[in-house]
Amino acid sequence: MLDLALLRRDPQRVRRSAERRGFGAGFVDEVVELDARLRAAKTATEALKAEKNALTATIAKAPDRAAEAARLRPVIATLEERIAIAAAAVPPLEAAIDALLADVPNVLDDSVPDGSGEDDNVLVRDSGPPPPLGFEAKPHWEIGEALGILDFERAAKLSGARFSVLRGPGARLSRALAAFFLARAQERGYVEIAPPLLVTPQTMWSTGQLSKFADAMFYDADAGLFLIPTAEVPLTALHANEILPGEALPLQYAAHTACFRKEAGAAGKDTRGLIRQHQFEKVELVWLADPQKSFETLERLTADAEALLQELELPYRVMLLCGADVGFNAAMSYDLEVWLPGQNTYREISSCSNCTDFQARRAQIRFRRDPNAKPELVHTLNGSGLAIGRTLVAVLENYQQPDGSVLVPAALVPFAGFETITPDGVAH
RNA sequence: GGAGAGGUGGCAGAGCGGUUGAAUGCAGCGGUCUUGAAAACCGCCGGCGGUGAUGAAUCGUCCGAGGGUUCGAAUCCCUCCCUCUCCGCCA
Repeated sequence: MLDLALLRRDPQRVRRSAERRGFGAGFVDEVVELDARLRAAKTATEALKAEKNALTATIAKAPDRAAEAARLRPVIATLEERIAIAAAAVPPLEAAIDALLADVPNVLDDSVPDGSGEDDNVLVRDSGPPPPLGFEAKPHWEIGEALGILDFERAAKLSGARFSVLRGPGARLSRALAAFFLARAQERGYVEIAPPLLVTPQTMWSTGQLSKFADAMFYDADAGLFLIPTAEVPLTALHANEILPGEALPLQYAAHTACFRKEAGAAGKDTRGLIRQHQFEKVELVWLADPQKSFETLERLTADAEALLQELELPYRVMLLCGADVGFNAAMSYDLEVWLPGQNTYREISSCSNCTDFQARRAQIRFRRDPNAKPELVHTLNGSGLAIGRTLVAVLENYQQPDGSVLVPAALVPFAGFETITPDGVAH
């Protein structure tokens, strides 16, 4: 949620950000106007209420309360009618402002480059040109099915399209990735959390998933609970409605969870393989940071995710997202893209974002810089460290051998407990 | 799912329907004292919003949430949520 005060103070900045996102800026003038009317209505209402409260107090102080009450009742009744009329103007104005603001994305940071789509994202750095395999690269689904460690047919039998079954060494490798990611996260100061995977609409709202993305999520109307599309939701909202002591910051959380997405708008896209599933696993990294340090924190978070790719020796690049590509909640984002030789392309494996105070305002996550200071909103950041399914894809495609076997990255061996999957699908 | 108890400020814990935004204690902050610290003593010490200069001041609002009764509700009534205890069920 945008800061109304910012909108009042610097509408030009909000307008420019919206335009750079390709989001209409018409809401700015509308909100500013509604806000002025809202404050006028509130001031009027509150003046009348103050009048009424003063009369009530005189009753309380009168020697004969009953007599005084009887005397003032008609006056108060008149006031009450005027209060009701004045107050009636407030909720519609609030609702109108909320409705306008609910779908407005965060204000972009000035350092975000202009652009109209992912082709305008800016390459920040990469791990060098991907080393050639020296033979015809196969896509991961062919590798995995040949080894008997990926089974999409049986997954479809069980659950329909966009599900997968991992078997034997495939399942073990996936579990090893999770353990590896969590171990590194812990070494870098993240506290591991095992959160609920089902959360309330309120929680979804607080981290910006509602109401814009409602149709992309699994929801049980009966229970009134959403399946999380990412652990960003419970991790970020963990301290909702809290005022943290200043020395508690920064807070770093990591969670390995399943994530659930309908991918409603993705029909026909990435229909093969593990890239786009209704259910996938991910280790998510979240920071609650001092607002003055959130942009350096974004560099740190990105480096933490990047280090995982380096250690796995997977070719990757870091992209700074352009204005049109930055997500709803974020002010600035880096995408980590891993090289997939089977598809001859880079694919997103982590998106690291500084959401500034946008989620914190919705979730009311605050802190006191000093014990007597006014509460301030924290800044929230999130990124995958990393997406497990997509990392498995990258390992299969980058570590495939001419004979159909797959090597396990050295860093992963201690977690997997094996070094290779031979062409017969056996782990050694 | 059934029965009972309870939800008040950072914590603990009071609160006859009427200057109660809320006693008291602890914690925190500022100060006195001290070479320093502790102790003692004094003062301050909730959130949100409006007016105002992001100051002083002032007003409104909030005692789990939402309604209701009343001139007036933390205090009475209704609904919901949550927590705890016991029983049942269960991975």
